[in-house]
Amino acid sequence: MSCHEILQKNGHRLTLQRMLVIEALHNTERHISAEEIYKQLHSRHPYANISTVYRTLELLKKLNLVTETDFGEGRVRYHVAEKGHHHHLVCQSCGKITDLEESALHPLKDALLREYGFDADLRHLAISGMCSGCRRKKGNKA
Amino acid sequence: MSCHEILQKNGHRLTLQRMLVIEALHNTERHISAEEIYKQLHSRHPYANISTVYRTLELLKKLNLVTETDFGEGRVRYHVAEKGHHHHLVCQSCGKITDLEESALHPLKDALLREYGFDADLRHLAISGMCSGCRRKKGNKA
DNA sequence: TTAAATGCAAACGCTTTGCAATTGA
DNA sequence: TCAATTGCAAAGCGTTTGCATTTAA
Repeated sequence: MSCHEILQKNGHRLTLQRMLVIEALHNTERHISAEEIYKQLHSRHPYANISTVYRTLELLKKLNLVTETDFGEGRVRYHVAEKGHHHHLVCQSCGKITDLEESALHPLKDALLREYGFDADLRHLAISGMCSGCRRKKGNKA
Repeated sequence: MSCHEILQKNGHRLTLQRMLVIEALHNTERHISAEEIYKQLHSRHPYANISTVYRTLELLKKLNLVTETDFGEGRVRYHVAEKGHHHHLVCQSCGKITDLEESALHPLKDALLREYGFDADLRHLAISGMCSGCRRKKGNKA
């Protein structure tokens, strides 16, 4: 079921603005910020407003159509949920972001459930650290 | 070596404001926000300013004397680094925060280093999800 | 027809900054 | 003494909100 159908099924209107926000989210492989979505929206609909972007993202989150990830940039980034969950290794030294398949965190998720009864929501986690390249350069053996 | 000594060793001045910020950080077992530190500082030094708190925290971070954790509240919380690293399970349903000993994440840290050459900085990680109590209440079996 | 959604402008909350005055070493 | 530090006020930034207007259904 498409985002459009899900919106309508839940009694929400299919406006041009919403369709353009959804399109922007689908048109990128990266995680995209509200500002970036707004720029795309604005280029095709000059009167559109960034508050509409935020309101639409809020709605899409509530419908579990998008996920939010905080890469520690002081703003949050969005990603279409249906594209699957994955995680990110964010290098604090060079900024490089390495994708991490979801399964890499299964052992952790299982352990938290087993030992703490805690159902961890590990969609789109960002883990800080230092990538292999930077470690080599800095002679960091940690 | 105390925070005071480390500051001085690195050529920074030991002002009353800095000492009070450090004291506020040490006086709490919880993670404390800049605002909360400021309130304590202000009660003893009415002319103190919150920008001094932020500048001091910035400095203490740089010297690895405090760590920063984002609990997803729209602000960041601080903790004395020497008190050791631990992690947090944050329940999205009731807000309960369960501490998690550092060792629980060792297998993950090792796996990331082995498989990706990535040295993860897992000091004070906050993991979202649902606690055992809320899972029971909601009949969530996940 | 009408409740939902939008655009606009203003406010919000946390954080940062420029600058003159103060102060620790 | 004098560069480091502070207080103050203002701005910066991402995000949210109140309200009149517009619009999808």
